[in-house]
Order: sequence, then C-alpha cells, then structure tokens
Amino acid sequence: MAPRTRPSADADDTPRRLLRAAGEEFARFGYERATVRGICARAGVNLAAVNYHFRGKRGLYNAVLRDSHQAALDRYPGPTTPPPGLSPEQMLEVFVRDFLERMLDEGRPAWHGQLMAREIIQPTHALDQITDRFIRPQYEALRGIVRDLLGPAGQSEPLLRRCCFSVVGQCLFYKHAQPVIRRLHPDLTLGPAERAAASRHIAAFSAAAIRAAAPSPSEPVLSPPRRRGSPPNRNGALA
Amino acid sequence: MAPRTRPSADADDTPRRLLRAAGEEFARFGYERATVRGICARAGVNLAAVNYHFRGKRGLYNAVLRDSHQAALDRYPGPTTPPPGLSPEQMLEVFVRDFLERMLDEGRPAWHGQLMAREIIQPTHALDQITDRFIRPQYEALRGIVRDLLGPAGQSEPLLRRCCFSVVGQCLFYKHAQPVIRRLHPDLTLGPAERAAASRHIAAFSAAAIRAAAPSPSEPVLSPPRRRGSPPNRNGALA
DNA sequence: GGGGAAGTCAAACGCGCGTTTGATACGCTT
DNA sequence: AAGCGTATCAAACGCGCGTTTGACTTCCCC
Repeated sequence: MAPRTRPSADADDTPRRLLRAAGEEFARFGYERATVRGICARAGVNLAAVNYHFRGKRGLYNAVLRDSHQAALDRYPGPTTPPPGLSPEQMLEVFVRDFLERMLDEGRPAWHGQLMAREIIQPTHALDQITDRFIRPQYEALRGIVRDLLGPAGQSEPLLRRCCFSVVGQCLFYKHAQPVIRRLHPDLTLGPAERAAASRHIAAFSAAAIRAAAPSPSEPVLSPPRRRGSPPNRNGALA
Repeated sequence: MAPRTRPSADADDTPRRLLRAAGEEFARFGYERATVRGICARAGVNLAAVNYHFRGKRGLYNAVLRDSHQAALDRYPGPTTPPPGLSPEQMLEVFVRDFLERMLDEGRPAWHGQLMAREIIQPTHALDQITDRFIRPQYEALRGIVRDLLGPAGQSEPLLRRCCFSVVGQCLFYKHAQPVIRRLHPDLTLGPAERAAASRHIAAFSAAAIRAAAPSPSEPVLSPPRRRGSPPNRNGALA
C-alpha cells in the first residue's frame, strides 16, 4: 500500500501532496490556466497520479475546494457567528476585515479565499456548489449587519441588496484590480498595513453611507421599527 | 487589390469584418479564450486572414483595442470633459452612470467597456498601453470629482485614493460578479432600469460616504497637522 | 497580354493540454 | 511461494490551439 518505504499513516502521501500543490497552483493561476503537469511537478509526483487518485483535473479541484473550505472555516470562524455585544459598525468592520484578509492572504496554505474570489469572476463547474455552501451564508451574514445599520430602511430589499453589493464590491476591488492598482500607484505596497487601513476605510466608508441611506437621524433609528417580523438573520445563514 | 467583385471603397472588406467579429469574441470570451478559428468563422473569412492582415492574434487584439477606443471616445465624451456648472455630486453621478453603462452595455458594437473591464482583472500584453491611454485619464477625472467632494480632506492622498477605489470597486462589481449575482438573486434582471438604479445608488452611496469622510463643515479637521512637509499631491498624479 | 503584387483558400505543422495505457514494483493474505 | 489489489511510472494518445505553407485567383499597370 505505502509506496516507497513508508509504513502506513503518513501525512506526506501522494494525494496530500497533490492537494497542497494543486491548491497553490489553482489559487495562483485559476482553474483553467493551472496545468495538471505543473501541479504534478510541484508535488513531485507522476503525471498519472491526478487521474488515479482524483479521477482527473475536475475531481482534484473539487477535492481542493472541499479541503480548503474546511480549513478556512477552522481558521476564520468569521462573522457568521459573531461575538455578541458588538455594534453594527463593529460587526461590519469585522466582516470586512476577515473578508479582505481571506482574499489577500497569501503565503500560508490559505487558498480558499483566493479560490472563492476567482470563482466569483471566472466561474467553473463548482460555482453552484460554492454559492450554496460558502457565498450565500457569508452574504446572509452581511445582509444581517447591513439591515441593522439601515434601520427601518432595511426592509427595502433593493436598498439592502445594493448596499451589500457596495460593500462586497469595494472588497473585491483590492483583490482583482491589483494589476491596475500597481500601475496607477507604483509606490503602493498593499502589505498588511495597507490592507488593514483599506479594510478600516471600507468599513467606515460603507457605514457612513448606509447610515446616510437610513431615514431621518432625528428619531430613534434602530430599535423600534424592526421589532416586528423576523429576527434579522433568519434564513440561509446556517441552512 | 479588392478580392471578389468589389471595386474599391468598401466597408465590408476582410479586415473590417475581422475587427468586428474579433471585438465581439474578445468582449464575450476574453483574449485567451477567444479563438482565432471562432473569430474567422464569425467573420466568414479564411483562417489565415488573421495572420495575413494583423500578423496574428495579438495584432488583431491590438487593432480591436485601437479601433474600439476611438469609437468609445466618440460615443461617450464622458466626464473627462464635464459640462461646467455641475455640483460635485452631479459630476459623480455622471461619472458612475457612464462608467457602468460602458461596461454593461451589450448589443451594439460597444465592446470597449467590456474589454477594459476584462483587462483590469485579466491583464494581457496590452494593459500598460491601456492604462496610459484610457484608465489613467478616467482615474484622474474621478480623482478630481472626489477631491472636490472631500473638500480640505481631499489633500490626503491615501484617503483620496481609497475613496476612488471604493467608487470604482462598486461599479466593477456589477460587471464581474454577475454569475454570483444571478445565483444569489435569480429574479434580478440587471436590465437598463436596474442598471440606472444601481448607478444612482452607487453615486448617492459614495457621495454620502465621501461627504462623511470630509471634516465637519464647521471646523477644518485635517489641515493643520500636515501643514509642513511637501505638498500632498506632488508625485505620480501627472508624472 | 503578360508580369507581379495583393488577397484568398484548404491543408498541414508544432505545441501544450488532459487523459489513457500497459508495464512494473510493492505488501498483504492464504 | 503464489496470488492479488494497490500504487507508481514512462510513454503515448487525441484534441484544440495559433500559426505557416504553397497553390490558386484576381486585378492593376506597363
């Protein structure tokens, strides 16, 4: 069973090395441009191993998604389970910070955010599954936060939707527009400090805009109007 | 010279048909996934015509960019030459509306916006040229608008930059995240009405946020601490 | 009216890709 | 020791891609 001279329980077997190498290549190049040959070369395994262990490139990609999804849930418990007692502004900042960090975090085996970011703009066969298992829960969490910020206006579905799009759009920009950003601002580094500043900016920018979109400030804005109806984060988030 | 039975000045010669077909294919599939065979089939010309008239796929793409760039300038004079007498809020709305319309406008031979949107997230060999000729002018126009909205705070280069990123990020989202949007909101159409509403939302959302980021109208908040040192916007903007 | 440039065309070339094949080696069971 | 399932490997297959080739047609000009 064990190929070379490894007894049995070994974390360095061929499927694991393939998963790791494939995660790096898929995150760096995307599903289409990543090559099975490149992955196998990086993993130091034979070319046919992908088809033997994962039934082809698609199967390997699906396995990487499953694997990294679980790892990401462990690493970022995230705003789907927010610590209580935070103001909506604080929850928005936590959401934005985690979202941005996930996508821009290179280095460690944290490809999940990069794979998600890629799927959004270059869908593969796995997008439906990814939407159900990852994107929609995150989206519902954000909707809950924004709904709280909007107050009574949060009952307006188009407004709520567009505000969420605005938040997510700002975050995705820092991930996907990097080639242009580098050309427009050659001195900009986009290191951890800049990322933190960017996430604070997005959270403050969005919170101010959402608060402004809410009705008049003269009246108790948050609590009373949405006392009725369903709790803010009912459907989808944990479904 | 003229191939079949066409005397001379004919708008339907092979290079023109190739340009048109290539624009559609490049806009729809991107540079990499668009195929020379597909373009030639759509244009109804022989496969070798691309290499004969444009010296290959790259040359054809460059020609499409040049051609559509000129056409786009004709169609959208745009906010680089804004009509005077508009408030900064109105100028921002014009900018956002044109930007969004350019990118989402399908149908007519208006591939330029789609090609630009693609280049931002999937750069090709032409991105440097495109940045200089198209993106940077647009970016500077937006910077001017946002600087006006920010007031004294507009002297802060990082704040100005991030506000511009926020505006552009919101716009790009509607273009690039369409697969996910359709899955999250299957009933959403994204037709002309929704696009118009989205552009109004982005403009209002951003204007409110930028105004909020500006110091209070009663007191100048930002100016004193950074009075010393070099002028804030010296390098890069026009260099 | 004959020479040559310009243009078109079917066919093929070379390459990289995902995948498959068949041989080979290993370890466990009986 | 024989048998068998598991795993690895080098080699090749089949396909689509961008590009090239060489022959053929058409038109202008001297």
